Amino acid sequence: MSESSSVRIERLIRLIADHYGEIPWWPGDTDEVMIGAILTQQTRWENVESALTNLKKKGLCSLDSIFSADIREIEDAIRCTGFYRVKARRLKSLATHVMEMHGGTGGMADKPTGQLRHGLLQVQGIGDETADSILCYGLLRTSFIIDAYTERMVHCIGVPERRGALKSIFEGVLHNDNQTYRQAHAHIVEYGKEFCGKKRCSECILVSSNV
DNA sequence: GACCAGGTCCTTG
DNA sequence: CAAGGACATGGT
Repeated sequence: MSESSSVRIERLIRLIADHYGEIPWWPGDTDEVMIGAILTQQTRWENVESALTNLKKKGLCSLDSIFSADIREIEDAIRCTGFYRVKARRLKSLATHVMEMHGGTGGMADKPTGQLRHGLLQVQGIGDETADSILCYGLLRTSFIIDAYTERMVHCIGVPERRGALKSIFEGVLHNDNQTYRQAHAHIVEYGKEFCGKKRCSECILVSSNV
């Protein structure tokens, strides 16, 4: 990675942090965040919220209840998030992984972040972004999340690196602290929703501020 | 009706 | 490795 990429990303982070200030992002207990991390794949958050409400009504908003639930029940509750059959399967796989490898969510608390991440990536349907979302927002670890908005945004200011390299750059630039990571990702998504659609990238404070 | 949303997996070139 | 399709509902 070139040094100018780091420097420019550092400026980008500061700019949107100043722009948005402190914002709440992804509340919920560990199980709810883990479930939400799968449900939000390629899906608007509002739809995820209604699915989480549906799951709660059925008593299915925990990994151990999902572990033993009928998959049809899960599908019914999460249909509004789209891809509901694959996602129900993914939730089952995650629940099985957590139960069998850690004996439940609580068993993850004392294990190192790298080990947890490696384990999560073995689960069918959990890739880098979902794993990091679970680690950062569910388990309060310092593992930075790179999503589509992050990639578009940095490309927009002329930083060419792909997701894998970007994770290293962001983690090198940010203060290594869970709260910092949570806020930085929150800012990026907020900014991305506002300015970085697939087609448009105008009215962009990044460009106009010469980042 | 077309297009897209806080991805991931599988198959091809 | 990069690129393209599948997975699916709901909102603009």
